[in-house]
Amino acid sequence: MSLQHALLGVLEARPMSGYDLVRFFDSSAGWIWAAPQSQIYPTLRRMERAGLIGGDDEPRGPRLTRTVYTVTEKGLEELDRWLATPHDPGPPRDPFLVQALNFDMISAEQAQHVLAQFISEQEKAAADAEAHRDRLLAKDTSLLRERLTRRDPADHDRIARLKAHVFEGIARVARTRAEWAREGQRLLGED
Amino acid sequence: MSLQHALLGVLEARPMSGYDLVRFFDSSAGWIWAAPQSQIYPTLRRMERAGLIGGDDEPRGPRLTRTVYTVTEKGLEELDRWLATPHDPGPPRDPFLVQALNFDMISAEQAQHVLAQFISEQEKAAADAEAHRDRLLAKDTSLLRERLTRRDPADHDRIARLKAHVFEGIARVARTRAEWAREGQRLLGED
DNA sequence: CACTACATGTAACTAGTTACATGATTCG
DNA sequence: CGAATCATGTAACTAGTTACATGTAGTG
Repeated sequence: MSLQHALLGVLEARPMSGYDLVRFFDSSAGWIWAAPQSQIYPTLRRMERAGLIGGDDEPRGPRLTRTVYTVTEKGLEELDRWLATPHDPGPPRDPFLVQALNFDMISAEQAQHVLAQFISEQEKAAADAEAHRDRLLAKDTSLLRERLTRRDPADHDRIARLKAHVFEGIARVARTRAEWAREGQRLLGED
Repeated sequence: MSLQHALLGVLEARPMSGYDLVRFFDSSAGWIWAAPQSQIYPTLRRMERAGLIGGDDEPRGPRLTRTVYTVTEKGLEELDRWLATPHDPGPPRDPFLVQALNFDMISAEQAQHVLAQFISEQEKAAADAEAHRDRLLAKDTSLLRERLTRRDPADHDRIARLKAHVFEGIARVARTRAEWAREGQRLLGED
């Protein structure tokens, strides 16, 4: 149930409506945790029932309202508890590895093609992560700026560096994978 | 539905019973794709209904039988088709990254501890993958040996190297992640 | 007035998890 | 004869996917 904790982490920076969160998880947060609209709305209501967040109905025009959710005391405690606990890594389940393990069953050309796709995906992911890392380092994302308004200014640089480091890690892993795949292409080309 | 393709890939090397597959996916194959017993049995029956595999009942004692599944012609075609197609990467969903992104919300000591756990997990995963890589290079796993009996001996080295390379990649990614986490520990320790 | 963005939902489905259930065979 | 291993299942659940559904408000 990490979606709940991802939502808590975002809402801690800035109270948001379901709609805001949907957009956020379709863009920036989507690099880390993907969640479709149909999952976010019910989850928010479950979290409200559980007392982790509180919904506040704001009028938007005469007939339309948006419900803005804020993390409650209980939600903060839960988030804190979860963040401070080491969790078991999920079971491995990467379809690409299943594919790669069976490259000997298809032609070298076909395998090269699959690897080529993989490489461009990974390079793209790395570039995106690096761009986001730089934006964070420059404190140039709206969520980070809002988050920092409630933090001691002396900590701002440190917080930005910590967040940026996460995307640095994502980028490095993607580059490592791309480099590995290029070696795989060379292996396939041999003899 | 990659479980189906993972099962096809294993059964192509050697026909097996559900029980054999359960044990296999609890050990070696578990590094790549995890699947519990309660998922494997129903999946096998669905695959049989779909004509991808064929079940053969072998007597084991007077009252007990085991059903040994073999990949059918149709199953081979499906596997071949799937292996030769580049697939979109699944949506990112790593709870650890959610945790790391919010390290600024817990104390440096707590974050250090979570990272320390992460590092030893990754080092262990890397060591396991490297060990398996070496076993494959030495053609020292029973499944690989069985698989090779149906391949041209001239290709044996190449096939072993290809499979080993997958585990080399897993190991490198794990080492990259561990190295990244150590940098994170240094970042947390600053100022 | 049409189009886009805002805002919130539901229904039906697949995949995966946790736990329970049952009996046969082999080995020490 | 008791324990481990062989062998196969089911039930109830959570998480996530895909598709559909509905109406409001702002902008050109």
